[in-house]
Amino acid sequence: MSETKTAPESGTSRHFVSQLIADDVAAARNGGAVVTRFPPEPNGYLHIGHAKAITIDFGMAKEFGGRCHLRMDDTNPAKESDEYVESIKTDVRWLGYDWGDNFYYSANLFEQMYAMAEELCRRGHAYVCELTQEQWKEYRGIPTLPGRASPFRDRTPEENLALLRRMRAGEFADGTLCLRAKIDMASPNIHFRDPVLYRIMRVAHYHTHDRWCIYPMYDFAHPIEDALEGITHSLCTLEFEVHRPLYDWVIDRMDEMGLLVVREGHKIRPIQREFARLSLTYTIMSKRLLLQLVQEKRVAGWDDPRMPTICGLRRRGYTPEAIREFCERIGVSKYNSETDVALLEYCLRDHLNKIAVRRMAVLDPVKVVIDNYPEGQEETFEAQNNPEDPNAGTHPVPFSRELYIERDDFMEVPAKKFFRLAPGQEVRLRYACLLTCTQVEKDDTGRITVIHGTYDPHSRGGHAPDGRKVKGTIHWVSVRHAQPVPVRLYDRLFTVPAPLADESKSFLDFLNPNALQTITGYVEPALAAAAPGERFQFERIGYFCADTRDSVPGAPVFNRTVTLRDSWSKVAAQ
RNA sequence: UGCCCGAUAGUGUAACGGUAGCACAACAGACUCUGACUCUGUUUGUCUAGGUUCAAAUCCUAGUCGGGCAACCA
Repeated sequence: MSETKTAPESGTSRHFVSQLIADDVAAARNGGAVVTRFPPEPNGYLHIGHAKAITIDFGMAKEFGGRCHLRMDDTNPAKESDEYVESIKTDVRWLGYDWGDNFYYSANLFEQMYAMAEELCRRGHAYVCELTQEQWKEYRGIPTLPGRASPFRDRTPEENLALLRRMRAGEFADGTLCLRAKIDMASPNIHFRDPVLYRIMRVAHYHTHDRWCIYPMYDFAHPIEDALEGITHSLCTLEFEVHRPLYDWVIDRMDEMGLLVVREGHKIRPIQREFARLSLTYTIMSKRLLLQLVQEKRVAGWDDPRMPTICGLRRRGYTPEAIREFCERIGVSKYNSETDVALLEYCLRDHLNKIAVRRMAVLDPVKVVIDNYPEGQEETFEAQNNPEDPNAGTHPVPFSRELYIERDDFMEVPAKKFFRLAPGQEVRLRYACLLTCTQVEKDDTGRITVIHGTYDPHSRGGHAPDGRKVKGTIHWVSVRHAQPVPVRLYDRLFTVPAPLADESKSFLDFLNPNALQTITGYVEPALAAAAPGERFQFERIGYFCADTRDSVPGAPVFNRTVTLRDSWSKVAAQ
């Protein structure tokens, strides 16, 4: 059947999930339909790892002309809430994916799941067990040793049915009884040793409220949800691989009961396939640990710009395009990989470079006085909004005798290959003019307080009148026109590439104390009107966005999204 | 000790029995009114051992290393 193998198209290649689906489509399995789903449990905020799954789930549907459902996998009311449901919808939409009318709650299927549980009892595939959890732990055995049968394993279907109904009716205390599948206590796969299907749990569900006191377990619920929604490919992460036989077992039982949906004459039988979850350097991806950071107030909340959550990245200034591009580039495989966060940052810079409007801001100012520029005079220069985009236009920047420049852009004793300002050295003030340093003033501690210089009146706009080469160009802001604004300099949340690698230490030990530094920056007037969420490149520094939470009209607060690449710092470091 | 899965440059990923590519990173250079962007070049790789084959990253066997599985979590 070599003709069913689709050759990679024009240099592009498919990852193994895509190949698998392509084979299914070619073989007209399920009538050639492709329906996927993204099924988060609403018990936390989505993070960059979910973005990978979302990209795969929605991406496969799009690639094969199918659809992707968004489903709240909410079978454990103890941890779930509407707050999370709303955040998930917002984040998936923001990432650019559309589930159309296909939004589901697992909880809406509780009645069907229960009906199937009863049918399992009738058919002798399930029984009500009274073993305590401690007893069961012993009965189940360990991976290397087979388990042994529960004394309740051979109840009659009638007994089981009656007990199950009483469980539902609330006649038993939480945790006293449970419904188990009757499969194989000797299976080398633990998940086949009569797994629990239903537990008693008197917890109000955020969606079904107090209608139920018994709730289905993931292994039972998930295949039912998939089958009833007509999912063809149930894609999930590697840790579910050993659950697959159980997934198939449930699907088989549904098939026997005639519960599989039929679409256009084809019985839809979902299959589960697994891929490696995303792991990123300098980042943790565990929902539990992220929750801990929030609860212990190590960060300001789920949307703290230091967090790898989608809302955190959004607030930091990431674009959905950059995140999607990243997810495309990392590929899909079954290898437990650790992706370098540098790739994410590359995708970010690459997109921001194309769309971010350029502005000048000085974050660590030192004053420059241009002694031959008339006191009281000012003028305006035109600065490009985005050299990468010819249609972006220009904007005016006011200039005067006193300016702020970056302290880093001056060296009293210049290092070799230092092209910026130094005594007797000429530099270009971006878009303005050429400036030569003449002398410096210092305070008692030797710290430079004012730099004096003279400008070339013929270099208007920054062009050398005689065509002489001026190697260095630096940014500046007119002191008189500068707007002081709060600027938050964000950096990696952790100081080491793998904060969880050392099991003898807590990941908290590796929190980066400098992951957030708040300073006052001096920005050009045009920046005062920045709208919340608006993204900029502060020339020669990095990409910033106006914070969506703390900015007020006329008084923006800026978050550093990511720095520009900086090859000088490497040279300077030696 | 049982079962399942995996292993290709520093990182991630392609090659589907027929010349080991690509991207990120690193390094060197060119260009530059952003030491950015862009461009050019360089370094570095098939876990090991057998076997099948004219030919193996690819198929088989064994081993090594890594990950997962013993919640009434998902």
